Amino acid sequence: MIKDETSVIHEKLTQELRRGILVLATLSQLDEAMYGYALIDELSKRGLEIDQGTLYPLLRRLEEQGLLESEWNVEGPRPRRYYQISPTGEKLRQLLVDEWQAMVNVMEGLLMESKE
Amino acid sequence: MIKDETSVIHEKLTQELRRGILVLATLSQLDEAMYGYALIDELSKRGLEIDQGTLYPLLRRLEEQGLLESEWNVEGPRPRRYYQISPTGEKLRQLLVDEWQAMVNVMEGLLMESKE
DNA sequence: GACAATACTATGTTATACATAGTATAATGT
DNA sequence: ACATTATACTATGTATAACATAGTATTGTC
Repeated sequence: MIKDETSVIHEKLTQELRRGILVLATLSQLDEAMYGYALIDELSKRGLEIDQGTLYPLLRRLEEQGLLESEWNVEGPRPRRYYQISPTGEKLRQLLVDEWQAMVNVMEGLLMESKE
Repeated sequence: MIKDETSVIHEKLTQELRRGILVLATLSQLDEAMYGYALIDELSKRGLEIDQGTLYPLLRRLEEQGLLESEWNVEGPRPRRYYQISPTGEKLRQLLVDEWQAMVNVMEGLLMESKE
C-alpha cells in the first residue's frame, strides 16, 4: 500500500496543525484528576486523536515542568497514574487560552480575504 | 538577563501553538505572488510574527513539495524571489482550512466546560 | 560616509510528535 | 479452559521543522 507524495505532505501538515493544540487540549481536561488512557478516550470522543506515544510522554513532561501533579492510584482493578492541573498550570493555561483566541482571530483575518 | 523557568516554558508552548498555523498562514497570502521579506512584513502587520530563519526555509520547502511556484524578479532595485501558490497548493490549502476550522471547533468544545 | 533597512543563503541545535516494541493485567467470547 | 481484545503503562529511536546564529550584499537615509 503506497501513499502518494501529496497525501504524505498533507498528513505532515495536518500533524503540525494538531501538534500545537495538544498541550492546551490536555490542560483543559485536567481540572479533575484523570489517567492517561481515559484522557486519550475522552479527547478522541471530543474529536482530537492523540497517540499513546505522544500523550504519555507529554503528561510526564508537563509534570516535570510543574504544570501537572500526579499520583498512582492502585485501588481500582489495575494501577493508574492520575494527573491533575497544578496552580502554575492553571495560570499558564489561561495565558495559552488567550493566545489561542488571538491566533484564531489572526487566522480568521488571513483566511477571510482569500475567499473574496 | 536571566529568564525564569516558567516563562521559558510559556515561550515554548506559545511557539508550538504558532508553529501549526505557519504553513496555512503562508499559503493564505500567496494568491498573489509575493517575496519573502514582504510576506514577513505582511504577516507581522496582521498579527503573526514569523522569523526569517523560519520563513525562508519554509518557502523553499513548500516549493519543493509543489505547493508553491517561484521566480526571481530582478527588475526592481534589488533581486527578489517571488512565490505564489500552485494549483496543488490551492487544493491542499482548502483541505487545511477545513481541518483548521474543525480544530477550532474542537478546541472551543474543550475550552468551554473549563469555564463552567 | 556611517548606519539602518532590505533581501536573501547557509549551518547547526533542540524540541517534540510519532513509530515501534515491550510488559502485564483484566475482561470477554466461544 | 483458552484465545483474543482491551486496558494501562514504560522505553527507545527517528524524523522534522522552528529557531538561533552568522554571513553576504545591496539600497536608502541621516
